[in-house]
Amino acid sequence: MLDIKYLRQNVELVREKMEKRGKNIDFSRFSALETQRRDILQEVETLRAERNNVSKQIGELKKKKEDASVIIARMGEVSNKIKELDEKLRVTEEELGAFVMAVPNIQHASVPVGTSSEDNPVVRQWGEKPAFAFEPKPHWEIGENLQILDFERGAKIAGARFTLYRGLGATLERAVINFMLDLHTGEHGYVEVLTPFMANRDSMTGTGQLPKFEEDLFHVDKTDYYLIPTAEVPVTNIYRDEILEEKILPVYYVAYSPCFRAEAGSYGKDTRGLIRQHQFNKVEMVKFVKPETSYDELEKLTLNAEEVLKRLGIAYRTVTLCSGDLGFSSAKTYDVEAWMPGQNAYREISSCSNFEDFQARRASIRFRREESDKVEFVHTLNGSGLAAGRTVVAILENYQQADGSVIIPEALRPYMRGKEKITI
RNA sequence: GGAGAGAUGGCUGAGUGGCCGAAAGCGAUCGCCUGCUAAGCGAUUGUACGCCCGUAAAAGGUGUACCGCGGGUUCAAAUCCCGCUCUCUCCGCCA
Repeated sequence: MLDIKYLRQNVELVREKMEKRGKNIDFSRFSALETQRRDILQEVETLRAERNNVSKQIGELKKKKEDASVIIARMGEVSNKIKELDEKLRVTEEELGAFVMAVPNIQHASVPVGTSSEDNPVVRQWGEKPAFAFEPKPHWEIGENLQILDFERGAKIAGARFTLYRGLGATLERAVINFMLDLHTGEHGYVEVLTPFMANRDSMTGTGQLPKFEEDLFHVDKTDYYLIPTAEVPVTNIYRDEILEEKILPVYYVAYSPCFRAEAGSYGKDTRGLIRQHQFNKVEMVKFVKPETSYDELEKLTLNAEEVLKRLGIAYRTVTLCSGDLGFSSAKTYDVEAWMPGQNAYREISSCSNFEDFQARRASIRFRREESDKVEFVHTLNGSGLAAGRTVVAILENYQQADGSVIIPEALRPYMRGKEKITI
C-alpha cells in the first residue's frame, strides 16, 4: 500500500509511474474521496468535541441536582448527527481503502521501462552450459524413465499439476531443501523458521496477495484460512502490527515451505513436468531492514540465491524485471534463471524483490529509531533460495547422462547418503 | 467436543457509567547528586488521523479516536448488554 499522504501530494507523478507499469489508473476518484474524507472528518470531530464538553457539563449539573433535560435533548440530536456522519465516513474510507489497496507499488528509479519479460535486461551470467553428445531430454522423461517422478499417479491422487516423487527422486528434493537451508543458515546469516502453511485473510492482505489476487489462492472451505502460495506470507507476517527495536534490524529469516497456487489463467502453460505445479516446495529468504539499507540488502539477497546454483554447478543468468513485468507489491525485482537444457531455455528459479515499505505499511511493521525515538516503517525483501522443484528440474536436465542416469552434484551427496548417481 | 476463567500502555497490575488516555510499580530516557559503580532525587515516557502555526525537514499548539475485535444501550462506556476471536485451567479425544 502506498502512503495516502504521499499519494495525495504526488498524484500526477504516481500516475506516470503506473503508466510505465502498464497500469492506467484514474486518480480523480481518489482525490475526490480524499477531500470528502477530510471534510467529513473535520465536521464529525467538531461535533464530538462539542459532545464531550457538554456531556461534562451535564455531569456537573446532575451532581448539583439541576435540570439538564434541555441540553440532553440537544445532545441527543448531536449524537444522531454524529452517527450519520460516521456512517458516511465509513463508506468513504471503505472505498478509499479499496482504491489504495489496488494500486501497485512504485518502481525504483533504477527499474528499466519495458512492457514484458522480453525487455528484462541481463545483469549477470554465470557458468558453462553443459555440452551433450546426445539430444538432452526434458526432466519429465528423465524422471519417468528413472521411476523417480510419477506424474500419472500424482494426477490420480490429486489432479493435474500434482506430482508423486519416488525413491531417490523424493530424496533429491529433500536433499535440495536441506542443502539450501544449511547454506543460508550456516554461511549467509539467516535464522531458520518453520511456519504454519495456512494463513488468514489479514496475513494474505499484509503481503499483498489479497484483496486483488484471490483467484490465485486456494481457500480452505468454511474457514478464514488460505493455503500459503509462498513462505513469504507467514514469514513477513511474523512482525505484523509490531514496532520493532532498531537494534534487532536487519532480521534475516529463511523458511522451507510447500507452496500452493491455483494457477488460474495459466491453462496450457508448462503443462508437462514439474515447472508449474499446484503444490511445490520452496526455500524462501525474507529480510526486515532499515530503509537506507534496503537496496544493498537486495543485492546481497540475490547473490545468496545465486550461490545455491554456483554450488550445484548450474549455469544461470540474472535479469532485472522491467516496469511492465514487475509484480504488484515490488519496487524492484531480480529474477535468477537457471539453464535448463531439456527445454533449451533459461527458466526462472528465484525471484528476489525489494518491497520497500509497501508491505510494511499494509501489515503495519514498524521500528523505532533509537536516536530520534521516531517510528518508521521497515523495508521488507524476499527471494526464493530457491524453488526446490525447479532446482530438481535443473539438476536432472543438466546432469543427465547418455545412459539415462543422472549424476548427483557433489554438494548434495552428503544429503543423499553419499550416492553419486541416480540410476534405474 | 464439554465445563469454567480471563484479555487494560514496553511489562506487572488497579480501575463497575461522567473527575480515566487511564492509578501504582517495574523498565527506559534525560537531568541532579556521588571520585567510579550501586543507591537516591527530579522530569519525561503510547499510536493513528485531522486542524493551526511554522519549517529544508522538524519542533510547537490544538482536536478526535484507540483499554482483544465488532455491534448495541446512554446526553456520556475501559466500565452495562449482545456476538466473535484469542489465551489459560479441568474433562474427553488424538499425532
